[in-house]
Amino acid sequence: MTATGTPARRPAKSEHLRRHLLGLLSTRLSPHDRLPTERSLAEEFSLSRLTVRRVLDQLEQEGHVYRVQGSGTFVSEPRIAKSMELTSFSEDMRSRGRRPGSLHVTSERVPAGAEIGYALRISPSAEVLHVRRVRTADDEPMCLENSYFPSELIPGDLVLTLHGSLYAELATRGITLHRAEQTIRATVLDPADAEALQAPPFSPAFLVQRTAYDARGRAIERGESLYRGDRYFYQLTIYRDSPAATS
Amino acid sequence: MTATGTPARRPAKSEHLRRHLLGLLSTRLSPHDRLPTERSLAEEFSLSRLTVRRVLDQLEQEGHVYRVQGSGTFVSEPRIAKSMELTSFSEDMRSRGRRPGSLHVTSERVPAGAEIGYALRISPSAEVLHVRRVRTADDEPMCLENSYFPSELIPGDLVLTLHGSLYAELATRGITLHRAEQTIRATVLDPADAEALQAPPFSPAFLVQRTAYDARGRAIERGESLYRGDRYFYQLTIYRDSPAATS
DNA sequence: CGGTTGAATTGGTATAGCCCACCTTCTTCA
DNA sequence: TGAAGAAGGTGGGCTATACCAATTCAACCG
Repeated sequence: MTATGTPARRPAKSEHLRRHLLGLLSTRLSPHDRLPTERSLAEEFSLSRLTVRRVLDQLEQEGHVYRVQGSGTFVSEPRIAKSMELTSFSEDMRSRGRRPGSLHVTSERVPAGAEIGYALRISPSAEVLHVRRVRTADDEPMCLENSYFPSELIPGDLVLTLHGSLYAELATRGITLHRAEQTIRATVLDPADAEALQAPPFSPAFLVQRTAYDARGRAIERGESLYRGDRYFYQLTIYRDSPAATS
Repeated sequence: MTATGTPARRPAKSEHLRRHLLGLLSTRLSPHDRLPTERSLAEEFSLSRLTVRRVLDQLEQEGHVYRVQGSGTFVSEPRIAKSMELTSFSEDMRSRGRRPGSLHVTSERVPAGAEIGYALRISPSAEVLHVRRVRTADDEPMCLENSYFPSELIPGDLVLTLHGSLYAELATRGITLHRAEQTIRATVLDPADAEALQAPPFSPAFLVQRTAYDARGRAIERGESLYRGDRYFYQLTIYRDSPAATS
């Protein structure tokens, strides 16, 4: 369901039902309220029950509803803290009510080298675009970021727009990130990084190493971000694997 | 699909196909290999195409395969680092090849108080089970953990087994965790905590605050863990929300 | 009044078949 | 030789029907 690849899609009759239910969920219904039965929804919307079930399958997978056999379909408790998911720094900050920005932006095209090449699964001699930025929230330095992209993904004339979201730039080129692997370490700032972040030396910090992939598993970005521990904290929501997935 | 609530389930004819495909994925097939078409699988396994599609839907959702309309179904690139998902400390350590354990276990039943009561959505005067442990990996102190559970979830005669996994204990009572919200902060160890962890004072550390919920959204656990930053790092895989989920 | 039974209701699995949108490949024609 | 077009195969969406399994609840009986 809900293929993640192609951008534009079919009209899909079931979309009416989906929007109707999402409307109910956000306004009229409360957690643990019972939704109409599958059979009644099918009749009301002139759909087959199987189509109704596909819509409910997706809502269940997204965590909006849960189902109890023999009893009914119910509204889930809302997710309280939004997972940071694959949000970029920009989206992350905006969702916290802060204004994202960048300082000291530099970008250059360099050979990948061993580590970056390995992470991006390209030759160490292949060219990558290296972007270095100090990310700010409400003009306060928050994070020191080094990102590497396979060079051909980003044409050369666009490296000047890097004060905004690189992920948004990628999205306009049809590149959608699907998955990211992150390693997060607790550390303290060495004097050089402390100065770049205008923070006290040896104060707490996060070191986040990330590799991001598209839906086909191609590595798109390798990056390293150093966050000020006194200003930033990580918030995330973790979901269990579906039980069958372990077999 | 694949409801996450109940433990035992139906025999399900489609399970044969699922196991067959998972077998192919783990042995004979490589990333980006093409799977048999839906129609041929339906014939081979004497299933309807819709049933085949349900199985493939799930495999796609789990990230094992991806589909291209008009072309076929293909094997995804493998997930390299396993997300730590909802694994407990014990599972987390074992997956890293280390032997989990506990030191200085204490447990007592106390009133929840304002903060814990709020997090667990129960009355501040309701009784909770407070478990305090120093978690170890290969007998080295790794993490200082304080967990709180609604008292009625864990009968009194079992608090002595707390050297192992509390989540495993909960699972035997039919309580399955479905979702956890975590806040991770970078900090340094104060002298008292440093001594409990046998670590140098003011060395880097993670402070992880967690609330865990079951499939119905009931709060099951509130906990606070202080990890040694010199020995522990966070590894996680993040997946994008399905595109439709944002509407 | 309390426990048991059983029918009605609800979600879970499955079948067979239809048309559409998209991709690939082969054929045809300039 | 190369480009345009046609044909066939693939996944995507939908219908109509049937039976299974778990839950619920009212009727019944002790």
